[in-house]
Amino acid sequence: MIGLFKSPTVPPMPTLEKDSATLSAWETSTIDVFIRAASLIGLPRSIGEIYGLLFCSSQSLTFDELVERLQISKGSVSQGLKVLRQLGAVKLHYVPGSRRDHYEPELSMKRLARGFIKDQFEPHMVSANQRLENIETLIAQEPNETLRQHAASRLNTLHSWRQRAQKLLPIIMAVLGGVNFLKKETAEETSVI
Amino acid sequence: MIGLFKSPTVPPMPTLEKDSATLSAWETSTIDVFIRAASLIGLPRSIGEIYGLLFCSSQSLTFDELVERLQISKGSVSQGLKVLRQLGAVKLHYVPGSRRDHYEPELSMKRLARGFIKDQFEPHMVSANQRLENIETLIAQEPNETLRQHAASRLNTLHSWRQRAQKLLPIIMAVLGGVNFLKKETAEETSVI
DNA sequence: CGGTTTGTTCAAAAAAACTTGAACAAACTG
DNA sequence: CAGTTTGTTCAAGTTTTTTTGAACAAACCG
Repeated sequence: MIGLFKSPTVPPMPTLEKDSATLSAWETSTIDVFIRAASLIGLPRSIGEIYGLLFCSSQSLTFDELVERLQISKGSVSQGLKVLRQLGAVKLHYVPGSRRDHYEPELSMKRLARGFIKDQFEPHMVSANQRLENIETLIAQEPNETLRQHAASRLNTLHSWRQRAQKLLPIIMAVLGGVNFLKKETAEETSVI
Repeated sequence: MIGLFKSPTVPPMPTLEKDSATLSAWETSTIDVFIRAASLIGLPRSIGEIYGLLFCSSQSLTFDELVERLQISKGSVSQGLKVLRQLGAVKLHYVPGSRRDHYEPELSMKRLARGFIKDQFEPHMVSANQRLENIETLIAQEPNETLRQHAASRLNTLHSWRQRAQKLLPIIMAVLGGVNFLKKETAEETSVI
């Protein structure tokens, strides 16, 4: 939770210096939107900036261009792109004449969401399951009948919560994919929206 | 994103000291689950601990009991309870003989989710809308026809994303409420699951 | 009232997360 | 090859978030 105990964070705009290719007004504001979105889902500012600039750009951008236009370190760009690749939020775009990597943003909300869920939620779901099983064995060892019953009841609640969270994921994917979610899926896998 | 650039965080168990009423094994493990869940949704560890202990307990607990059993500072408990109240994740439970506040956990997943969404997501949704409108005016000022068109197209994508995210919320609530989501709602508002 | 109990606030300390930049590796190039 | 270009890694520095605890406020109590 960002700024839970402080005044509203999301700090000043990317310091648009006068040198190098600077960002236009709409780009700056759009990147700001992505900085906030990133922080909302727990990703660092730099990742929001990188994805944001790619999102604004009409061409794919190289590593250097990201460093220069955003004025952030190579280290941050390298790390940021690594995470974005892992999430499937950016794609490498091969450019014949060039030895550099060219990046472009994934623009399908469904695929963005799928990447995020796969990478950030599903692992937790799996390990949560193991943890609940472990709790079950601990509860079994409780000698006091009444306490054990209460604990078992709570564990049931946890199981039910996990189960629902699980059920939610495919539904979310369906809605984000623009599927009516009762009707048959249309040819939308390639759609950009 | 917790520990995105570091080794897996979620630090050692609440230091269960030998003094005061200590936590049982299943309580410790259950609290650990909540610590992780909290961190997953961006809440500090202490909040996970507090809610977790309340969740485990069969009676409502007082401020002092939380401080003592969790071995964390009064400040943390005070702040944590404040946030949990705001989220609707804990309720005050009036106890006749006692001057102290007694807390019990909200156990309905639906209400927990509703509180979280209302408090953490909806404000962002609203401000995002304003930001997009602002971007629209910035784009209108772009003199170059081609650039303006491209920018407008991106803005459209953003609008469509926001719209879908919006649509998602009621669906999530429906699923979490245990509603079939096509059939009529049953008397589940008071259910604990 | 003066003392006690109960809980909040907030500045400072501690911990965690993020960024930087210099050293490094890998792959090309002439 | 020796030199360049391109990008990664990681320890150290910076910033942000979280926790602590002492001072404070409010309500009660005798």
